[in-house]
Amino acid sequence: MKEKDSQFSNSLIAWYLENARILPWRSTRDPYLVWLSEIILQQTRVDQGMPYYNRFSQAFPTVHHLADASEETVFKLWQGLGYYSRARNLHFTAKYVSNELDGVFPTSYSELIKLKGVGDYTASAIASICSDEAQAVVDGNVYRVLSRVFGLDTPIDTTLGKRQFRELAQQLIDPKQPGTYNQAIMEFGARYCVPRNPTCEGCIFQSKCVGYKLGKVGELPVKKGKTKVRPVYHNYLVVTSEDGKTLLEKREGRGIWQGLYQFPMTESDQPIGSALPDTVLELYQSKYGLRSVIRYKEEPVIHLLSHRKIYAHFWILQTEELKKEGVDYSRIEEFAVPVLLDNFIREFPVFASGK
DNA sequence: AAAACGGGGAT
DNA sequence: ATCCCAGTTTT
Repeated sequence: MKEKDSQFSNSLIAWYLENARILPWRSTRDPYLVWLSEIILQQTRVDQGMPYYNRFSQAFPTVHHLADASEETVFKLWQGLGYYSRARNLHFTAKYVSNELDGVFPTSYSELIKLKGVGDYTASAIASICSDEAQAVVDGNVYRVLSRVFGLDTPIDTTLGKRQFRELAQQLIDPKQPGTYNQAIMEFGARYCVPRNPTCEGCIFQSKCVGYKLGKVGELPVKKGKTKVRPVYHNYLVVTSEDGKTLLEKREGRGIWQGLYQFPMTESDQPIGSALPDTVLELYQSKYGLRSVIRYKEEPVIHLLSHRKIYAHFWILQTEELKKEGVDYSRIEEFAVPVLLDNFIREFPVFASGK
């Protein structure tokens, strides 16, 4: 297998031409739209990303439309998709291409890799699809297919593993149709060579697949690390007022949900107990005139992230008036918020009836 | 090299 | 409960 294995790519492409889904970003070679789809699909399933792609491509048909939008608008459209740094980098890069590159979106790997939010995978995908550049993509699907078919068991979350898989993929790519090859291997991984219980009976690679031959399909690809989930306790101060307003603040600094809005809150690795600290109560009393404080529910809302287990309590602080500092109940939905808060906002009667 | 970064679907 | 997803950036 040192020279070339065009049989692998030929089989893959033949399978793809018969089994490819019709997806909106597959009917264009506009690098802007392909880039948009690739950013949305990073660590995101096609079914989950599809509605977002449709919304974004309709709201921003060109890179100029996206560049001219406010960051608030971009974040609001991105709400619910997660990994919000993607939205910030998306907007940054749109402005860069619009202003510095005269709106001409790059299509070469070497230019694409310089863009914020574009790494090896995304640069390879766009370059291969939009300008037939033979750069092999390596995503989760590619790791799975190659590790099984070729029996490559180097852990994929190591520097060595990444290099070996990238080299193997690069040696397998069809230089005549790199975009089709790249999409074919990803589609095959997503639809056929799935993570758990793949139907190896009838697979086009069954006779060749080393993983199948060794009965190790279920153990491939090999991963080394395991992300540990840390508990964290959130206490949100949901201020209501007699003039129908609440308080929202923007999450600054680095960390989860950077750039999104939230109710004022405390965050700790320990629960705070059954009452808010006196200092907090005194602050709101002196600033807004505190009428009453109640905890919304006894049991915390548990919100799971890939690396956090959030225990959230909501405290309702009734005040006299918030005036200009406050946000009208009816306008809360204009702000991009984490799903945890969106769920609360939609079920909290005071806000729900405000619409 | 390892950790941070979301949310949802599948088993 | 566990794993994983058309990964990238920061530490």
